[in-house]
Amino acid sequence: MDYANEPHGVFFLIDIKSFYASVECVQRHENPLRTPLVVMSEAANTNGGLILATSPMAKKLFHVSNVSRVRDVPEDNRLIVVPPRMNLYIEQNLIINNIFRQFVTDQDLYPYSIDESILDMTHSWHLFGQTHREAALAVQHMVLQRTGLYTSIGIGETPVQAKIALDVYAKHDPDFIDEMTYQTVPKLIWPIKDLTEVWGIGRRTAAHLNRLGIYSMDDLAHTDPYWLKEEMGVIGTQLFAVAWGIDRSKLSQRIKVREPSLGNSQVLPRDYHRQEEIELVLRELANQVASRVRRHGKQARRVSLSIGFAYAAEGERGGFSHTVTIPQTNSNREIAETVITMFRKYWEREPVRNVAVSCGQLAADSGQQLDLLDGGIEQQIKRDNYDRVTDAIRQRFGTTALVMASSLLKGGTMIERASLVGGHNGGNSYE
DNA sequence: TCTGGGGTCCTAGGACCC
DNA sequence: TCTGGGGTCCTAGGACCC
Repeated sequence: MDYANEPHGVFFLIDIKSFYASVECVQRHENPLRTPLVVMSEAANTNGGLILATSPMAKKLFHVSNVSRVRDVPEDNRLIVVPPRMNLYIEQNLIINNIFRQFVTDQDLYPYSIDESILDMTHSWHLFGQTHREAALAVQHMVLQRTGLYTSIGIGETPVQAKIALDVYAKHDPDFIDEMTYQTVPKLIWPIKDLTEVWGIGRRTAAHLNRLGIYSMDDLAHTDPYWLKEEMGVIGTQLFAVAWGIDRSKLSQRIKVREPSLGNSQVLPRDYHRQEEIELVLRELANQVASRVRRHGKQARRVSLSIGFAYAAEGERGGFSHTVTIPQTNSNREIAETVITMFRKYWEREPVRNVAVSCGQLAADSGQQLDLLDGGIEQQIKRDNYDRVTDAIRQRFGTTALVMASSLLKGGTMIERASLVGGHNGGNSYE
């Protein structure tokens, strides 16, 4: 493989170790690496509790892993169990990214998730040390000094090398740093046997690769890429590139999303059978999504509904999803009615456990599209103002300040979920 | 994993047009 | 008409990520 024409940069992929759990440790003036703590969400539909984050010591002493259930958490008063405070984590994320701005310009900083960022250090690493590792230590040091949080850093000549260095190797390094180059790809990527450890390969894709006789990254790297493309489409080509540490995508282009969307979903606390109950939740979800669309200053042209059924027998349909295009809007009523119409069209009385509503084709809010046939202009303006006022009140005083009367009916989940951020407790004092 | 939630991307196949 | 074939657009569903 000739790497001469491939991009050669210096990328740092940085994640905060056990982010939520570590933040909670620091808040309690405890060291994140030495304190056994888990963050557990107790939303109504998590059947008693879902573990969102586990500190390294909790993993080591009590063998608790992320996304395990409350039944797997041992009764032991050395283990600290706390509810999530999502708003606090978002705040910390902003602080940490501001620290990263001491090391790269804005254009070279790519926040990737709530606890991971990519830094293109190609042009700046030499300002912070003689080696890449020294520069990484400098970043870690500053984050630790200012926030009390520990970071892991994967370094690579491409983002995908940095990502694999982080995911597979950094946690085993005494400094939580690992570096990969094109040269060390055969030593670091090819021995990987559990394909799901590799970014982009999940359970299903790993099984697919196994069916093709590929059981390691070594196998993958030495497969005919054209055959792989025939078997798996462009994913096959991409995976072959990953096996060689190649990543030609420009991060600056990657952040341009082709089709941004806004949506909310939830697993219901039990199976819902009655149409009124299901539709009540759908209206709440639709209003929640519409509100977010307005807050973004957008209007939606497409509305999608996904319904997941209670577990069905093998071979039966597990749910459905449909999308419609409508005249652009961000009104609660129009989006909710669209959702309900779709639901009635496709639902055949199956028990429902999973519901999702999302809005796509978001365009700038150009003001109202008045429809003379729809109840008169005055009434529409009134409705629009009502939506805006309720948004403003909710933003200032919390979502529970105003709740549709229907949410008080059996089946409504909005009140319970009102204080959640990302489905978890936001931790605001007024809620 | 008998159910967390919010996202993006890819693809097969149908609809439609010429 | 018991009618060809290619191109484009759209959508449902699947897969993955954190």
